Amino acid sequence: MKTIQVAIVEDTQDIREGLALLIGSSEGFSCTDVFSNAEDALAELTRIKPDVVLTDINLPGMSGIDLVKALKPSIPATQFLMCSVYEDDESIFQSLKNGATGYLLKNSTPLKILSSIQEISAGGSPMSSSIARRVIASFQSNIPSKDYDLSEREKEILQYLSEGHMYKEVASSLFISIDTVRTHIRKIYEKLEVHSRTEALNKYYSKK
Amino acid sequence: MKTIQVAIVEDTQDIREGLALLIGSSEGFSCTDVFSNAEDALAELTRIKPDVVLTDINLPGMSGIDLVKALKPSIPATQFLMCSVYEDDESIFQSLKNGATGYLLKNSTPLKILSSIQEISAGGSPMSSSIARRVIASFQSNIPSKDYDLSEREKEILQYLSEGHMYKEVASSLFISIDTVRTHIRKIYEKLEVHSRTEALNKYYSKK
DNA sequence: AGATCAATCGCATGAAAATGTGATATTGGT
DNA sequence: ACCAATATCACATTTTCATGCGATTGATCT
Repeated sequence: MKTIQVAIVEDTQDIREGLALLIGSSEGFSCTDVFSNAEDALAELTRIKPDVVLTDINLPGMSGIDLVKALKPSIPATQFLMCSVYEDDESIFQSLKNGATGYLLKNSTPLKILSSIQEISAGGSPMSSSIARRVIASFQSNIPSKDYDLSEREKEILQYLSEGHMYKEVASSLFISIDTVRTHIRKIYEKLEVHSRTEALNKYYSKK
Repeated sequence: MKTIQVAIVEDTQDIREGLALLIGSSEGFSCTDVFSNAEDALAELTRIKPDVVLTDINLPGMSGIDLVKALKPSIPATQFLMCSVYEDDESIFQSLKNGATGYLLKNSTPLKILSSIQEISAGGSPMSSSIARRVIASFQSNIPSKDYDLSEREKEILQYLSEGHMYKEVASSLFISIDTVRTHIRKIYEKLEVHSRTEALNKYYSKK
C-alpha cells in the first residue's frame, strides 16, 4: 500500500507542527508540505497535487473554504478534509459545496484524524459525528415536501412541467388534450397558490 | 451507561438471527424485538419505542423506507439505522428524507454495526463510507457545473428568473427597462442553447 | 484608433402561458 | 343513492414570454 501524501494548512503553529509530526511519523502517511496560510497553499498545491489536503477553515486572510473553492477545480483528484472548531451550518455546507469531501472538528483524536485521512483517500467522506448529523438533518428539513394535496395526475403533470416541456408536449405524451393539461395546471396553481410554472416548481420542490 | 435498546426488522432469517445474537450478546446493547416484516414492526414499535431501529430496506410488502416514513413522526426520539445492499441515490435520499439518521451497507462488519448503533444513539449519523461520499456529492452537484460564459448581469437576471419573477418585476428590481431584461434573457438563452425559462434553469443549475 | 463586448433601450410579432367559465364521466366514500 | 374529488374536454380572453431586428453608450483589449 503506497503512502498517502498529505498537505497541511493551519495557522496556529502548535497545531500545525503537531499535525505534521503525527502524520509524518505514522505508517502509510507522509506529510509533503505545511502552510500557515491559504495564499501560500494556493500558490504551491496545484503543482504538488497531494492526495489529501487537511485544512483549517479560520485562517488569516483567505479562508480555508475559499481555498477549497479555488483549488478543487484545478486538482479534482485531491481530497480536501476540513478541520475546524466551527460547526455552524454555513461553514459546513459552504465547505462541502465548494468541493470538500470531509469535515472534522478540532477536538478529534489523533487516531480519528489518521483514520479520516485514510478513509477520505479511499473514497469515503469522514465527518465528525455531530457534523454528519447536521448534514443528514439538512435533508429532512430541506425536503419535507408538503404534498399540497396534489392528485397523482397533477404530480405527473408537474413533473413534465419541471422538465421544461410545453403544454402541447405534455398533452401528447399523456395522450390527453391540451385543454385538459391547462385544466390540471390551473388546479395545481390553485392548490399551490401560485401563478406561474417557476413559482409552482419552486414551491412544490421547495428549494430553500 | 445504560444499555441501548435495539429493534431489528429483517426478512432473511439468517441475517435476522445473526444480528439479534450479535446485539443481544454485546455489552451495552440489548435486542428488544425482532420482526421479519415492516407491517408487524409498524404495529408494535410505537408502543415499544426502542432507542434504535435497525431495518432492512428490501422487505416483502412494505419497504423499510416506508416503515421509517410511517413511524418516525410517532416516535421521533427513536433513531432509524437503515441497512441495505442498495446504494442507489433514490434509496439513500428517500430514507434520509423520511427520517432515517444512519445508513449502512450489508457488507458492514459486526464491529462497524455495533459502533454505528452506539454512534447513532449518541447523536451521530453513521454511514458506510461510500454512502457518506454520495451524500456529500449531492451538495456539490448543486453548484452550476459550467458557467456558460454568462456575464455577471446575466447571472443576476437568471437568479431573478429562478425565483419566478416576471420580466417587469425584474426590470423594476434592477431599475432597468423591460426591453433590457428581454435582451439579457435572449442572450442567456442563446448561450445556454435553450428556448424557455425552465429549460434555462434546469441547464444552468444542472438538475438533470 | 479601432475592435470587441457588456449593458442599456425600443418596436414589433407570433407563440405560449395564465385565467375565466363552462361541461361530462368516473370513482370512492358516507 | 348521493356527494366530493378527479379526470377529461371546449372556447375565449388577456397577459407574459420568446424572438427578430434594430440602436447607443462605455469599458477594455490590442
